[in-house]
Amino acid sequence: MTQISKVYDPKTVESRWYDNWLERKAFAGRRTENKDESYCIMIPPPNVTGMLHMGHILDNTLQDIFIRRARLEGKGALWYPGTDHAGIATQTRVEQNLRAEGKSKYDLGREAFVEKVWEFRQEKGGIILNQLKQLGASCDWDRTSFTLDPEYARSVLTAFVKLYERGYIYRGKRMVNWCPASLTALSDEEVELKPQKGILYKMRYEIVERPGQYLEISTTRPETLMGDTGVAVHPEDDRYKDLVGLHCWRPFPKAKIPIVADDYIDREFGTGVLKVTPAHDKADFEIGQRHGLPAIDVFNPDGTLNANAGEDLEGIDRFAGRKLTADKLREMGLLVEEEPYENRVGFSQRANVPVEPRLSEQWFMRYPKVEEAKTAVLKGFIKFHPKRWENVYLHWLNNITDWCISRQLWWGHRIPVWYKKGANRSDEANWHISVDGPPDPENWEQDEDVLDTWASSNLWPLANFGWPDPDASEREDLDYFYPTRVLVTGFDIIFFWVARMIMAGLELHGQEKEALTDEEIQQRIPFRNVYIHGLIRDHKGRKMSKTLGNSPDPLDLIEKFGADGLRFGIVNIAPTGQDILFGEDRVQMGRNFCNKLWNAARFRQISGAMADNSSLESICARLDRDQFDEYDHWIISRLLTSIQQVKLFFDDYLIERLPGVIYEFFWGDFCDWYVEISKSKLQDERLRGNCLAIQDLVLRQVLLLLEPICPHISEELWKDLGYSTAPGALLQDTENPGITDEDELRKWIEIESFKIDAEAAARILDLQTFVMKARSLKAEYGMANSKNAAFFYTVPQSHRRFLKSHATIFKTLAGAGELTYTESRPEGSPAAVTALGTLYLDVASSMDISAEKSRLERELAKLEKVVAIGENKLRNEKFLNNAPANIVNGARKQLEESKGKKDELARLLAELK
RNA sequence: GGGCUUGUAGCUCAGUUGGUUAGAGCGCCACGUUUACACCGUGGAUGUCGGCGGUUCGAGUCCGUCCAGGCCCA
Repeated sequence: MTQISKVYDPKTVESRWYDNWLERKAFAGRRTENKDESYCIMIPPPNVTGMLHMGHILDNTLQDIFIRRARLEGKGALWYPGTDHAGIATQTRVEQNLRAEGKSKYDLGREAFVEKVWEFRQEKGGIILNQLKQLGASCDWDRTSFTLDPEYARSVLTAFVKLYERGYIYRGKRMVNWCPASLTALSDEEVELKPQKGILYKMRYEIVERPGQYLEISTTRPETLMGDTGVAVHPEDDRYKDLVGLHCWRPFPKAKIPIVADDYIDREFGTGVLKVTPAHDKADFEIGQRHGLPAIDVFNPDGTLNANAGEDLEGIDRFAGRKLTADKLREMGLLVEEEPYENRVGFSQRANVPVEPRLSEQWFMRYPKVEEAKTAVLKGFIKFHPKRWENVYLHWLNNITDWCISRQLWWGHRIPVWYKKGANRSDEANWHISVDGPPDPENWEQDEDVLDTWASSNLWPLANFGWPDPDASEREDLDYFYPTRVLVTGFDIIFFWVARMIMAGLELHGQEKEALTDEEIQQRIPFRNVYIHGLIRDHKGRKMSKTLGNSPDPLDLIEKFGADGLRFGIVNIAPTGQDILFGEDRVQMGRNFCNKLWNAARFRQISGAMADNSSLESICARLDRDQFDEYDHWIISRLLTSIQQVKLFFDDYLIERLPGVIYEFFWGDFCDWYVEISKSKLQDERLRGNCLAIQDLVLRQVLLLLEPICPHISEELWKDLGYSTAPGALLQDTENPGITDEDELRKWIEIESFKIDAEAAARILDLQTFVMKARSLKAEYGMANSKNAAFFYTVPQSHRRFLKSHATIFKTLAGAGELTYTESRPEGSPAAVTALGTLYLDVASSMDISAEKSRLERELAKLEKVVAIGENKLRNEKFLNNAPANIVNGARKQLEESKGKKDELARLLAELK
């Protein structure tokens, strides 16, 4: 046991304990006998080259809270860490570095470039995991995994092959979202629609068969007109009915294109005529398919116009091309009108440039087990917290479209498909698809593309446990820990990851099966709970971003306030699934709380010799139940309530409520009242032992409740106050924590006929009010800090003994020298009316009568209102007949009390007149 | 357009199934170094609970509607 220092210094405490935990492998996943006790969390793998930001702090603090609580509860806890290779993000960063050297990836070639990325990963990879250690994250680091580890990669390729063989993966020429900056296809989920201000151009195309007659067409994208292969109108549009089947002239490159009729056309939009550019718009592509219109691609992959656009436009960027084509139309007299127009344009989420719909041959996945994925949530096998996110999940599944899984990148899992050299790649007959490749590789060439990152991270819970062929020890872990208990993540990746993991688990865990029973669904799902938290914004509600510079570096915050303070602060403001407005004052509050805890522990040490604290049993054995007074009953009763509240909040996944409960109990009840009361109790040899035992008990339980949130300081004080069960044992080794249920603790306290008196709380509240009124009187009369103010009281016989027996404590709490019973008001004394009776302050005849009058009048006015409300209520027969008895009785009691106080105030006022 | 969500003190937010005089932290004002803690203590001020209507004996809480924000999906 060491002396607790005067100042709480998070830095030394935190670094010391983290190393200690690591040395003892305190975070190693462990299995218990009973699978029901398994509690596994898979970390949402951060980008391998990423840096810790506030979002990670929140996400990982929450996970750490769950897993540490599970450890304390004796569950089979495992928090599985790792990182994601993050295809586009990582590759882009390395390309940027190369560009700084004046090189491109093509200069290096694929192999050398990938080598370079690995080097980069070697250098930067894992920084983020080390940063998590500073937060105190209790991951089982020995298991740290990476999505491009050879074994993991094998799982990914195996999944591809299996899904292909089962008919879920196919190759097709389709419209995809093309990112001209990253030069790759994207999935629909990676495209973000943003409102954009642009121009709606109205132009006219001459009708071939009717020279001099024109069709007016509205478009926001004139730069694609060179790829127009038709013009479409609604079949029932009387304006154009007679034109269907004719042709019009595409202005340049000049060509005859047919006028077709299609239901898709919106007659109300613009002129009701659509130029059809099958190569550059999803809807146009479908119209083109229906009418046999060719697709002419006028763009290069990087978004510049190509030769199909015509010599004068070739090589020009698409946005410059827009202006130039409009100019050309204007010169030709074909541009009718330009008006400002706002529409929604798809942007590449990663590169933040408008995506280009583009026809290309890609690998797609038809999602497996969609129905089962819905069932899993609808039947409650997987629960979202808060529940409302289930709607978002289900809505997405109900509108699901096939997933483009190939990416034109080099960094990632290369698609395990080989094509016969020189043969037609679109013909399945020329494919070889396997994990290990063809036996005669010289005759084949492998697909150049890699898989979408999410098509590998969706296997995270499976691949990390060795799927599809776990070795013996992995097998045991898979059997025990899968399905994992809870997934903690932000709502922004419900589609990207959560839903896809669920479907992957349902399809791939276990034998291939067409439809699944409920029981099979429950075995195959990757997790049973999804805890969704909000995104962190700055105090003005703006997204945190590098450009705004409003994103604090979490490591600076840890440096300044300590990891525990940061954790406490951030959890405290993490309302369920709402956005979180972050300000530094939140962290300050957490730090302050830690300091308060530190000093309360220090006070305990100073107050008296430490006795045997090594178990709940030994502390409770020191309770002197005969000496229990109201305060003791009250504080233990409050402790039991708080333990129960914490338990319920864990059960309901209301993690953000935990700091509040602990704060309120520990600071508001224990420090502000019980510790203050102790100051007088400790003087009394008879009460001293019991009082210290109660302090020891409360501190112990508070440390246990708090440890998941603030592990470092809890561990430190646990040791300093001697709670370790054996020399050097950690807090988490406690065999009898007494926090999982109030009864678990109660049974150690309530022995034989002794019971904790919950009613004591009400009497303590009255006494607290009495004390506060006394302090208030002192403050009003400028005696706030006098330690020996003299008080008199007039109370009914029924309360006289109660007050008398608490006089000593009253003096301590209120800073009073005397508390004397009196039959009538001492001359010139200001008064306060309480539920227990009337209190007078002796101000040595210096009472300011008019101030006193107005003070009492204010009080009186308040009470008159209360009394009026109460009287009306109790006069109302409907209330008396309909309201439950306890409410009616409560109202009666309150009215009686208020009336008494009111009368007393009136009397006091009359005396002043 | 569909869906979700928010509106309570200057700020950020609690407020359980409707039931005593609506709370906390921060900030503000006053006082203060007393057996831990100034990262502290004591006291104080501040609210048409977004508006309107309804249900009810009773509404911050339930319902309708309107206003103002935010998010997701078309």
